[in-house]
Amino acid sequence: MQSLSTENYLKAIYHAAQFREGTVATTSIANKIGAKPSSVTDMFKKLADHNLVEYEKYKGVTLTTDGVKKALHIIRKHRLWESFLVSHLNFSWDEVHQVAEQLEHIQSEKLTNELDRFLDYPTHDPHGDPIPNRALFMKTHNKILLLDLPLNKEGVCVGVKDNSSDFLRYLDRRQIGIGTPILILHREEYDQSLHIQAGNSTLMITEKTAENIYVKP
Amino acid sequence: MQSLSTENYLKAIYHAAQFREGTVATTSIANKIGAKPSSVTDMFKKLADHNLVEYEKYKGVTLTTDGVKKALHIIRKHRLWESFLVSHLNFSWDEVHQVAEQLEHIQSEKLTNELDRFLDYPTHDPHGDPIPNRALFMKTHNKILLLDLPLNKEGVCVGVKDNSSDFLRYLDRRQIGIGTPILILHREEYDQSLHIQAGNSTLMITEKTAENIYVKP
DNA sequence: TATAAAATTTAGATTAGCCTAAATTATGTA
DNA sequence: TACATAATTTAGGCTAATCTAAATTTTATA
Ligand SMILES: [Mn+2]
Ligand SMILES: [Mn+2]
Ligand SMILES: [Mn+2]
Ligand SMILES: [Mn+2]
Repeated sequence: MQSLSTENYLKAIYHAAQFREGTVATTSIANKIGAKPSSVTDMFKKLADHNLVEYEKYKGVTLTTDGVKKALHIIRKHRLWESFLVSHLNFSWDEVHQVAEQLEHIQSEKLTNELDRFLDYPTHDPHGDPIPNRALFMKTHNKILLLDLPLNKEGVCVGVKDNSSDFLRYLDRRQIGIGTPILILHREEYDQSLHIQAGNSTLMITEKTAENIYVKP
Repeated sequence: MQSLSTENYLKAIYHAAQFREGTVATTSIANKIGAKPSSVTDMFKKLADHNLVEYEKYKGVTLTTDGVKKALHIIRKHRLWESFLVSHLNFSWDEVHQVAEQLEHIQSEKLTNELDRFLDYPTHDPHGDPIPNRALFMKTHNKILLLDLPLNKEGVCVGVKDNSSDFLRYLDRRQIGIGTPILILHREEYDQSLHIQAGNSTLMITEKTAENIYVKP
């Protein structure tokens, strides 16, 4: 039991569970997957039959230990492939996701582990997200939102919350990327905009942008 | 219209068409794909609807220009991936096929072409089969079966007819691979076995083996 | 807390890709 | 050339994954 669809559901449930405590709701998965809630209900039952989630009618699901393992395994593959595409195939960070969505379903332990070795066991993908290692363990940065960075305290960009191409390309234009040092120079009370120093240039960003960038203080 | 199943049929039809002139028969595809003839008939109709094959009831199919293009594109991806697995991920030539069967279905022009560049535009895969270039053109070696190599005329192994793991591993044990120089020292009339020199060692092979190795004189 | 709104599930249908069994067509051989 | 055999197609079904519409349950709020 590990169809493409099943794997996508497990991953979606895993990611949804990161956002909030408790169970994952039918509609939240329906939105992520792009399916109708009734289809999600069907799949929840199927996953429960295979002991990948615990499901209680009208109450949503939580991943079982097995479910988490499978999800992390897909995420491992997804992020390793994203890393490969950027480091060796000239992809930019806003192009990799769509292809990794396909590559993450390739089934071959040897392929996954050799790719990991070939990339020299990367710990983070091009978006700053942690890559589970072979034992499915990942260490996360203790990152905060740029919005919450104290004034005049330097941080380094270590990730993004919004992974959309639009946002990533916007950051490219502003010359902000993983590793860029950022300092908040001034907070504008009137419209919550921020004057920041990013790398060598100073620029203004909106609150919305600031709450989609992760920094390590 | 380019499901995984469709792509596998196109590839199977393409390969079957190499073997003999004329149309490709229902049962030959059924055997290759591992499906029942009735399922193949269904798919033939579907492919014909999409102008990928010409189909006449009870007469089999031939690929259209579009069908050939799609088939060659899958084959290009298959062989590029096989090359990558061997050259960078420590796969041996008997391990790559199964994984390439999955990877060949990944849809991304950029991925395919960047992989091609990364591998420095290889012309042949690990089994000696030609890799279609970006324009889907491939140049084939003018190879012959080892069986047909004249006595005491040196040839170089450039491919295999049988791609099974068993045969490939057998060749590994005999230290015969792509590039190995081979010379026929003696043909045994009694049982058609051959004494050959392969690389530095002399050894005996059966007729069956000799008709599954391609050499360039 | 009653009730309206939102969320979720159920019922019933559809599609792709496969199957078995039966019918049909083509082929090889006496 | 007749007819047995092989190849192929048709008919009817199945499953996974989806959908819409209707029913049910939960939740939010007046
Ligand atoms: Mn991604
Ligand atoms: Mn990522
Ligand atoms: Mn292959
Ligand atoms: Mn090959």
